[in-house]
Amino acid sequence: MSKDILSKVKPRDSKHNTNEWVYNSLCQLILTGEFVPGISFTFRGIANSFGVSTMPVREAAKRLISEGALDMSEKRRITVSQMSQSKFDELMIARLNLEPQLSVLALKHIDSKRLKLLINIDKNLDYAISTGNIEDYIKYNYQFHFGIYEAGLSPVLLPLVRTLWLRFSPFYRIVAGRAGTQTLKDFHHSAIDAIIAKDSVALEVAIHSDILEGMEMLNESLNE
Amino acid sequence: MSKDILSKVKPRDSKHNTNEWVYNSLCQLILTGEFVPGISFTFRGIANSFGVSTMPVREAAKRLISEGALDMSEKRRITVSQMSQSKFDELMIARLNLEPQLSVLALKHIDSKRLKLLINIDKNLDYAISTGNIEDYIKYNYQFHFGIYEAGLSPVLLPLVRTLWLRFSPFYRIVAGRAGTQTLKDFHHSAIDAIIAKDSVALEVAIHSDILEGMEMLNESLNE
DNA sequence: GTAACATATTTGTGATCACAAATTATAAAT
DNA sequence: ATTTATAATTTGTGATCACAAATATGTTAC
Repeated sequence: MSKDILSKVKPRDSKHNTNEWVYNSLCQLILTGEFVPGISFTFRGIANSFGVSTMPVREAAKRLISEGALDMSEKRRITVSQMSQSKFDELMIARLNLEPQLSVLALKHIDSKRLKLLINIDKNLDYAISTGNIEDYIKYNYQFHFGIYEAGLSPVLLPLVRTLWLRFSPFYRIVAGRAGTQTLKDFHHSAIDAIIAKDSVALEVAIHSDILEGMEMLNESLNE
Repeated sequence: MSKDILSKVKPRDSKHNTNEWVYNSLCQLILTGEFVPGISFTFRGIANSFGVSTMPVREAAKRLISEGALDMSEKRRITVSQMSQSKFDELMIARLNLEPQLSVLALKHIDSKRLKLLINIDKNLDYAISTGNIEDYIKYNYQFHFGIYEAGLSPVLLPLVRTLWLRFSPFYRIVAGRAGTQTLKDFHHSAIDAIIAKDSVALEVAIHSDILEGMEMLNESLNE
């Protein structure tokens, strides 16, 4: 792992201790597709990149391993977990069953300020889609979904759903070469409409459809 | 934490390294209700009880903290996470949406040997219910559900559901003083019938009903 | 050139250490 | 007896060390 990882990561915050900083940084790198499946790391290598000892890296990486985002199966090497069809199918099941419910729980906590934020994110998302910028698409898609989900501060479902995203996000990179992102925006718009109307059923449907579409796109790319 | 924890835990296996042994042991203690909400530990205390250094305890406990089973909120003390109504409601949502699906995925992998095992577990469960033995009820109820779930080796849903059980299991102890366990056995029987008939819809309904009933019992106890 | 063997390096694991921050125990004062 | 100030202890965190196992590197033999 190269030294310039630090430039792709939020600077160290005094609010978080070292292992939290490393954990959040690794999450960010995974969620933005910076960690491509296949490349492998070592504790010492990551530690050198962050300029810390192996100790906080061990805690952060071990946590991500237990969350299924990283793997240490291959002897003494840490890698982004490989995807399989059964993993993918189960991720789909979990997302379809949890995220619509989570968005309904969050709906009542979405105030006008957050709504404005979501509309703005969606605008950026539309632009990323129209220009085919997959990196921005990944980033704003994440921000849009969790902009909704985080409104409710759900103590159980929110962390659960976060681990699901850690598992499939690295594979968005595979979609980069394809031009199938044009049809995705409708569901975000109908989600916003549902939030404005405070219509929980419509929001549930919109999130459900969005997941279905996005995951189907991923599935096609995985099987090519 | 007292030294006699070792007697309540599986002896160390050469297949697992130290931190896995500690993690599995802590899981067992949590799932069997040995760790009651409220009591608090320290890394060094647990390490002394297990006769190991703080290192593997840190890894095991930190993992359980990230899984929501343990808490370190109160300054420098590790405790079994407190339950709240919103946590409970979300656990219910997650269980009802994941476990029936997980059992359907597992159904096709349940062979006659496993079916016999489930029937035997259910017999022990019936006896525990009739004698009001809450400890055995907790143990065999876990074995019954995961006896089904584990058949499919689901790489995503199974670990996810395990973390849900880690979160609510400690609170079964609160039910100990009540006599409301008599009505639970029917759903296990209908689950077994569904497995024999290879009827996935019936299995889904049985698991759903069982969760609903068990969690409702827990919810009443939490609110008394 | 290639396979077989020996050597050197790197790896994760578990233990230990240093240390600041927090907790608890002790003593003093009213 | 209760509060307040001070000292002693304990805590999690991050760094470092020892070590066996695994990997990589070099060397020899055919």
